Amino acid sequence: MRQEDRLGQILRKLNEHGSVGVGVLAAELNVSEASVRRDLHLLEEQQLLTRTHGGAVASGVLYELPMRYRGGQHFEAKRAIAAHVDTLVPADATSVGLNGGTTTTEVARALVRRPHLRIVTNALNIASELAVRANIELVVCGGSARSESYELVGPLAEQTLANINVDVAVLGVDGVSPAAGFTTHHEVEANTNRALVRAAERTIVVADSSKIGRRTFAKIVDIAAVSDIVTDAQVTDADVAALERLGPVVHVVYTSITNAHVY
Amino acid sequence: MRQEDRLGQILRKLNEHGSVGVGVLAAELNVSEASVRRDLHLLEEQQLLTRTHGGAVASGVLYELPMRYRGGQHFEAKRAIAAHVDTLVPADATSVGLNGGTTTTEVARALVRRPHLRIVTNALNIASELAVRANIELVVCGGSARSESYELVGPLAEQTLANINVDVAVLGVDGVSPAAGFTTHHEVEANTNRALVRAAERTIVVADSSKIGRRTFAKIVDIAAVSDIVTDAQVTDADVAALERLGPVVHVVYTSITNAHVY
DNA sequence: AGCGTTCCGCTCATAATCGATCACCATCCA
DNA sequence: TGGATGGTGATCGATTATGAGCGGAACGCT
Repeated sequence: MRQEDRLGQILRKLNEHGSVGVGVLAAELNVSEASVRRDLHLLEEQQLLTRTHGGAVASGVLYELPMRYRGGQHFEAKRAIAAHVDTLVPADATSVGLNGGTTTTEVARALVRRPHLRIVTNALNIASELAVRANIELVVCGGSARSESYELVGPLAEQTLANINVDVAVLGVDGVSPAAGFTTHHEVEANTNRALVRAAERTIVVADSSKIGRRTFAKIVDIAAVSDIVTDAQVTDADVAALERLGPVVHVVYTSITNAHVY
Repeated sequence: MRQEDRLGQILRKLNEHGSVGVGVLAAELNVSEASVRRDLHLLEEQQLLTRTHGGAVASGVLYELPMRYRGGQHFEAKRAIAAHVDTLVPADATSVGLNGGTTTTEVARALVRRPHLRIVTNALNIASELAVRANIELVVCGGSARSESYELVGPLAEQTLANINVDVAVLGVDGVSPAAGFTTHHEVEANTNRALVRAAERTIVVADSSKIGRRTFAKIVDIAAVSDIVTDAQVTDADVAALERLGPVVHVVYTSITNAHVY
């Protein structure tokens, strides 16, 4: 096991149990106690934990570890959804807005292949990935960063978005329900996402099938406010019908496992 | 298998697992480890991943990796400067502003050790590193991203900064000249940096000695506009005297090479 | 407080990995 | 055909990570 994996494992364990022991870690990670101590020292220097005799305890509130650790779920579906969104965005679109999330990150990766595009986003991870692309004109919202979602939210973000217009917004959400509309886990995030929808002429929602029918805490907009919903084939026909009655076109994407070779 | 395909495979694997190992990749792709390293190097240059000893992790990592991977010129000096800036920022400061640059990135890494702090920045790389810290309240400017410096600049950034006040701004610059003031290579960047200085009650400029006496394209502010300049010991006494005559205190930091072993 | 045990930090030797360089081979184009 | 170009694998000195050993500090028990 390599060092960076160990650091992740230690943090994860700390997150679950609140404390860890040097001996236990050494056994679980198959390394010497000396190495465990080195790792703990490394993490302590960054305030990610507090050393104790014989181990370490979590320092402060350690939130759910972001993106990097939950990339795997529904991966193929998200990628297929992203590829389809790429076809929905007109070739002559000049600006696209993206909020945060693993699916929208995949959309960003798909859009990057276009010869030229202006991308507006409030997601830090997307911004970092796109910043080096010469063919992408990247605009980032201001705002406060949420460590859970890597999104920039709050009044500053909304103020930025109020001065911007995009051709298409691609919106990742946590829940899609005919009755409750599009929802997310966090209220401030919902506000910012709503600002993004307002800035867009047309909105495409991306949501893998696990989100369909679910309602989470904060409402972003009604189902009728968007033009398209893209999801994967695990969705039920009844859900599709219920959503389409409210206005948007629902695109169901079939995952073709074989078709790899997409960066 | 062609190189293009390998790059795709590596990125794909990185997305799913968060990290990859050189040996594993070499075996899976049926190429030598030398080629894998070349591929990883290629991808690292595009900021698509971060190299580690024995492999690579997805970029935008959660925590600071062992220091060898943060090479670059004058690295020791930058690190020493950052440590000194940490002592200059009062312990009870509630908010610190940072612009982009390698030195300010080091400052951010030093400040992260404080129990609680609000950090305002227009640098994407700094934002990515700080986003997960529970003890840091991170505020990011809006704006257009410059791929060269990873900074968010332009009217949107300035508008954001106009609504913000910070106790201390730590400003990285490209040139420090008694006659020309603090300068940077890019005009729009200079404007945004000026906005950051305006938002701050007090400004500390960080500049390793290679920048002292140099003047680059666009002026940010006069020497007199800042309270402190932190640089390393390669600076000449004459330069220090000339700068101090204009107002700011010049702190000369001595790099203690021996004092290595900082994890 | 005294004492034994455990744990820590430090140093050193070893093993693994890295970056640079070189020769080799396939492909492309004149 | 023949040179140029670019990718590949191997080699070598240098760097980094690891595990073990040792003196000293912290902890728990009496």
